[in-house]
Amino acid sequence: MKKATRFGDARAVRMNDVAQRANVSPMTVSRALSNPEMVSEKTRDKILAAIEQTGYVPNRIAGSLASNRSNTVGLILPSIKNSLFSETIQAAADVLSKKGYLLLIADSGHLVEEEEKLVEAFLGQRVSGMILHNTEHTERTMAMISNSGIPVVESGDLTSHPMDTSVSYSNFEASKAMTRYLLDKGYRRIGFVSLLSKNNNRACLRRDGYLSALEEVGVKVDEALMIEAGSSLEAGRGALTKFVQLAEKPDAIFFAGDIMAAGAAFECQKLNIRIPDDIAIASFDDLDILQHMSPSITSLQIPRIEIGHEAASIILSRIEGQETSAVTKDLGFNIVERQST
Amino acid sequence: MKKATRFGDARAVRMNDVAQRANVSPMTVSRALSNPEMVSEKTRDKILAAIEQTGYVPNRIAGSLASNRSNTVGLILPSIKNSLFSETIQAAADVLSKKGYLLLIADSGHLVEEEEKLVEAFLGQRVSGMILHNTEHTERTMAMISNSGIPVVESGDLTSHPMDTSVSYSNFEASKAMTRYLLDKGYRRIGFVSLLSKNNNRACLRRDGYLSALEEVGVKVDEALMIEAGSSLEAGRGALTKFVQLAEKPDAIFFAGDIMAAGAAFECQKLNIRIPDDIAIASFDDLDILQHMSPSITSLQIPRIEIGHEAASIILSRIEGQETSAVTKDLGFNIVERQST
DNA sequence: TTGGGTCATGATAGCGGTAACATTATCGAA
DNA sequence: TTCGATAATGTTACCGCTATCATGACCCAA
Repeated sequence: MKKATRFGDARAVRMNDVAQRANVSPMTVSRALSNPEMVSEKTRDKILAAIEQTGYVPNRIAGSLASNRSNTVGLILPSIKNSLFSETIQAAADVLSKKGYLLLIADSGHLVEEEEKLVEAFLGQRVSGMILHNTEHTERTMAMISNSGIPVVESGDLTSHPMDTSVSYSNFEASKAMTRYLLDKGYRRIGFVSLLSKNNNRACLRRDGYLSALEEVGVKVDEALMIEAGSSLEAGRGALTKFVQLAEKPDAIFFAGDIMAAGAAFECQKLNIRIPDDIAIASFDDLDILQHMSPSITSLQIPRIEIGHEAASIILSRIEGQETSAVTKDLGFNIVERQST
Repeated sequence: MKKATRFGDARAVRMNDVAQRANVSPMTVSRALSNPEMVSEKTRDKILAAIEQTGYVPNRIAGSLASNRSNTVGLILPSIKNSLFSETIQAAADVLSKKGYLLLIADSGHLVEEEEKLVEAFLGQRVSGMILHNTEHTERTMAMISNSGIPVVESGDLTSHPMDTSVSYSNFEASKAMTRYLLDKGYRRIGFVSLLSKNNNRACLRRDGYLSALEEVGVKVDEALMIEAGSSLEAGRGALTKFVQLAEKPDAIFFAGDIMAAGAAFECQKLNIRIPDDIAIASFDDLDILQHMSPSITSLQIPRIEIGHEAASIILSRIEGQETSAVTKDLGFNIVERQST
């Protein structure tokens, strides 16, 4: 009994109730809410008063079903936990909420199969659009999306075969540019610390960028200088430790992800290794802390906020039918040179 | 025309289409999906085959409307950008998605009026439950929630007057405990760097905890030792700078939020101030980097993952009607003593 | 044989809105 | 005065599912 009285029996106020109280038809209430200018001022006031009195909250579920439109947009990230994404999420949420859209968010754990399930769940919710922070998908994912006809923005990397629209920067080019920068500075034994490449296409692209730069300049690749590590401070320290134990130490290390560079820098402090004199350090993502450390750390600035902002804006204009052509938008990147190189 | 062919005309496959293809009634399809054990194996196979062939994706909007249940839960944060929350979000999302629920997320920007709008929007979506990372609300917010009858978990602080259920730790007690810890260590001039207290109840509670500890021990409060700062590395450096310029410098500083302590530590390195010999440093949130810095920094460990996990679990069990009584769950906190104090 | 239980499936009537069309009131121009 | 345009509102028929009750098939005990 307690249970029965607690939930679900709060018979919600319906549009009909509001209509009766205001002495109009439900349709007029509907119009007063979605197209106020179609309703006379007098009627509108009556209706608004009735809404106020009853505490009516429109049922968007019913509205969506009837109108075949929803006011939700889905966002799938490889990992929510990764704080790098939080600015992107916020930027997207801000843009969307300004237009009355809500953001559904989910986490694929870097697995395309999981992404497939989530895409299906989102389509089940009839989201008006989706943002996928990932450019690799299962066949079925792509089929479902193309079938649904909703606008989709892919992000995380510039892909040559976007399903629809792509908003990002090029991991390959960014990584290559940073490697080139180090080479141009005169470093020749450049260590490369990759993110775990399993299930992570972006990690591979960054590695390829590194290799490509070396090749262009004619520097021979030394396998001993390439290692993989998880994205944590701990892993960064570990990577540094490995490198300094080599017989032929690197003169620079490029950390291709996250906060590993910071971890390495901390370890250097501990081991009394001077940056950049003994070893130079460069990082991929421009985390806030990199510029505050002593020495500050050279890194690639990625337009994280712009990505969220642009992705959401494009989705919106596609939903509203303004923009119809799929585009690929390169938001670029920046090398921020600091004391560590 | 382009527009017309691009979106919205992809007449979706309906349950009816599947039913016809499988030679059963729509109701049987519905059952095959939600209560498979109620349908004979033979029929089920036919139906699943038909679903596969048609690429049917059930319309949850229609389902929710008909069943008066939704599979979404709403989460409102003061700020998504604040990476401290990302672990909480992920934990909640994980728990929910395991049970087929999707997470709607939004950002109030620390404003209760904005929260009110979001709560209304969520209720419009007929979310099955809500998690509010905040314990202060407008009258109308509380009215709407209590009216809706859905389970709500408040978080961010333990409140004595929860609307429903509350899952958190006590900001006051945590702050007080850390201050006590510093006092017990013998520090007497303890600086306090607060988060911006405007629109931020938690910031005030932390300050009160600090004051309460001082009072208990009989240490006189020095206004000059209390400052407010935004939550950034930059602000932390600024705070430190101010403190060391005082005629009577503090012997310890307690940073009541975020990454300010790290910023201060960086600044100390630069100014050659020794931690903890010249000045001790303690921090509120236990960010990863605090333990990796040299010296490592004493901080309060907050159960962020547990909060997300618990909040979502409670919502789920409330939805499913198992748990009906509102509870207040104190997840506690931990002082992690490190080199900086 | 027959009545009543069980299991699988079907028919019907909404859920609470909105699209599309119908209706009525109002008013100026012919 | 009368008609057609325009503005404001109402009527009807769904949107795509599920709750609920009804039906039919089948089996076994009496």
